[in-house]
Amino acid sequence: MTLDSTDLFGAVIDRRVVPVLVPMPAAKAYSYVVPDGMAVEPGSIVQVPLGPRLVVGVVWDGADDGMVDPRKLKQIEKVFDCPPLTGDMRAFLDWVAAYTVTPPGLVARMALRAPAAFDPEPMVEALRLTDMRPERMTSARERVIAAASDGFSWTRSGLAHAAGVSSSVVDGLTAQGVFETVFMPPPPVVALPDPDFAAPRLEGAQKDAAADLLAAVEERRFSVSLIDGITGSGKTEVYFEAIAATLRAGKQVLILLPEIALTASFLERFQDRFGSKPAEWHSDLAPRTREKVWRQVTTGQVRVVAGARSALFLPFEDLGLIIVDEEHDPAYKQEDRVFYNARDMAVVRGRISNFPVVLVSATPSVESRVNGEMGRYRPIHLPTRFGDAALPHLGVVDMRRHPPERGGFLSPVLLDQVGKAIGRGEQALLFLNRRGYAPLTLCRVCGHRFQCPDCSSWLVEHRFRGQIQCHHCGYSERTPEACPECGTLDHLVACGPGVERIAEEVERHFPEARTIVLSSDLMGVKRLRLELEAIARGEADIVIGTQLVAKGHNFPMMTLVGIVDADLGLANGDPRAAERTFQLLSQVTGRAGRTGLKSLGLLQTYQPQHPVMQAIVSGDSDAFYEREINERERAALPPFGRLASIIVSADSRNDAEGHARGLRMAAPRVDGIAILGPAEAPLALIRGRHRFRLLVHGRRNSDMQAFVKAMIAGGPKERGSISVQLDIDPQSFL
DNA sequence: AGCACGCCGACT
DNA sequence: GTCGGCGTGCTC
Repeated sequence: MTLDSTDLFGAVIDRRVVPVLVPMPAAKAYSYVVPDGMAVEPGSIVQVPLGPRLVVGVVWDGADDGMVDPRKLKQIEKVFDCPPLTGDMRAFLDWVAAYTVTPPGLVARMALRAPAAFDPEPMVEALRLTDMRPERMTSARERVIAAASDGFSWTRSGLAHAAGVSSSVVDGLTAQGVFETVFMPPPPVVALPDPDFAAPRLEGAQKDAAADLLAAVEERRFSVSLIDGITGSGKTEVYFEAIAATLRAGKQVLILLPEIALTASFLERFQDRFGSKPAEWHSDLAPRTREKVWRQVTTGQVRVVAGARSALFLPFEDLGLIIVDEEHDPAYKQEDRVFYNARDMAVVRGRISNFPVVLVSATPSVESRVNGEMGRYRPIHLPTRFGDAALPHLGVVDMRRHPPERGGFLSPVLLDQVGKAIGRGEQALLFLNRRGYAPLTLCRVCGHRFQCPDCSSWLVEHRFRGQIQCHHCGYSERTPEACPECGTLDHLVACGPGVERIAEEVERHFPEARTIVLSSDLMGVKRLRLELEAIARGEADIVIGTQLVAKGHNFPMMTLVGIVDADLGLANGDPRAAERTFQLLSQVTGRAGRTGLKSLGLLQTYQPQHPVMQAIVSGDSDAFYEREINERERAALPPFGRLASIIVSADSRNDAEGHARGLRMAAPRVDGIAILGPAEAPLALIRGRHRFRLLVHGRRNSDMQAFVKAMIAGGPKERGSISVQLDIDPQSFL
């Protein structure tokens, strides 16, 4: 808008005022004055003064509402030389903000997560051969000149490397005028992918699925396809064809992967098909690389990004396809600051920009499955494995009939199969989704249980490190020798298994075997990649791992997978517990049987009749899904209702339950409230108090939105120790 | 979200 | 007497 104002000489001048989203939890955009001679438009990325500092903001849509005292208005400091956020991108950010009940500035900030990328990358210094030649020629100098004779410009170190000399040789030649310094645009972070580099010949079901998918993708408008295919059925090859088609049409592609830091093998497969790697985007990127990728995505130099959920907020120049691989994976949910599920927001982004979205999973989420059945998503089935990849034979071990020996956790049945597998020179994987040695430690004399002083959950013993740790808030201390309650020495007893304890049991039974424990707390991402490669080369016999062994790495010699405790995670109150267990166990057992060798998966369970076990063992999941869908529909859970979670911070569980009852009274249209233990509260929210999570579900969007907004507005003050944070699970928004 | 201001405990 | 904990409040 234009404001009338008066200058020093009493003349009326125009001040142009625009809304600017600043990275702050304000309900709406702030107003800033555009200085004379500055050109801004909606989407422009700008630097503005905010309180005592300068921040990055985005000029937003609409006119300024003139509600702020004109004397308070400050000027935009500068406009970055960078493509403005497109109208689609702004509409997307607005939508996410409204849907997740998050201040728009915080959502916009996710699109600007690249410290210094907003100005163009500086040109790089390069050397180009001139007509001058050195007075004295040496063989090193000849090699340098020969290498540089291709007519192109070279970087100093690149040229030295290419000629096999040290850079001082190049410097000497430069000093004599043989090279002149020129500036060239910075090199791309990745080479351009070639859609025709190694197009595979697809057969049978894969060919049909690819044709089906291409029909949807080549319409070049919004649709959601759900590729549902068992492990090893060739889902990746199929969606690579959709990527190729999109690249040929000149559009950019985004591939979302859960935990991309662990998926080196995916990048290689992509390179084999397209001749170059996609640009990566995840939290472990080096800041310089991050800036380059951000910049080159906005300018369109990067054509394909493979990224974690945050990549969804990259401001692509011209995005034309999103693939969400392993769409059921809980890692797509962000549970701090802005609460969102990247899978669902990907669908929204496709709808807003009118391009196709492809969801992929061997074990689709119940939501996606229902959306497929209702015709909102287009189901594409890949029912069979191809090549020599036989399915593993899967079975349960009924732990009531085959109990482990005293103090152990592995049944004789499983131990026998481990012995046989390593006896044949093959590998065995034992999966237990529990880090550390034991989940609970107590004193045999007085019954004292080690509990976290900050958040009330049990402290987990980590024997390799000699520590007891809280897995929820990060608290840790050295494992004491004496009971802190009664002072008795050496009477602490570990209850229940963790991977470290399983490793101990394995080593007792197979002292000769090479055993390795893979657990996220024992190694960083880099170290883990190396270990995974070593295992794939056959440098271990028995691998004992937590959840991270489930993610996209293939071990050709792995012919036995043992699930140490298939029941773990079934009884924690989460309405998605069974679904999650089914998905996780399918993924882990899918690690076996990718070779031509006969392979076996065994699930140790006390509930062999449980629908999850039945679905896994039979390989027929339809009955399981049907049951879950009916249950969800009855309880008004997604996708039939809406699910929000509220973190209640209270001094005791009793208080939390009291608050829950209070909330229920306050929200008559909410269908159900479940209280989950401290383990269910997201890590980021725990700050030294007892925290519980309430899962609240209701049938109608508007009811839940109203409820959640009221909770935020009512906030901690009026409700004593309740603090509200939410996590809204999307349902249908199509 | 940052960052400043402001009011009570252990230290040079 | 100051340094520093984090509770409260503000940013166009």
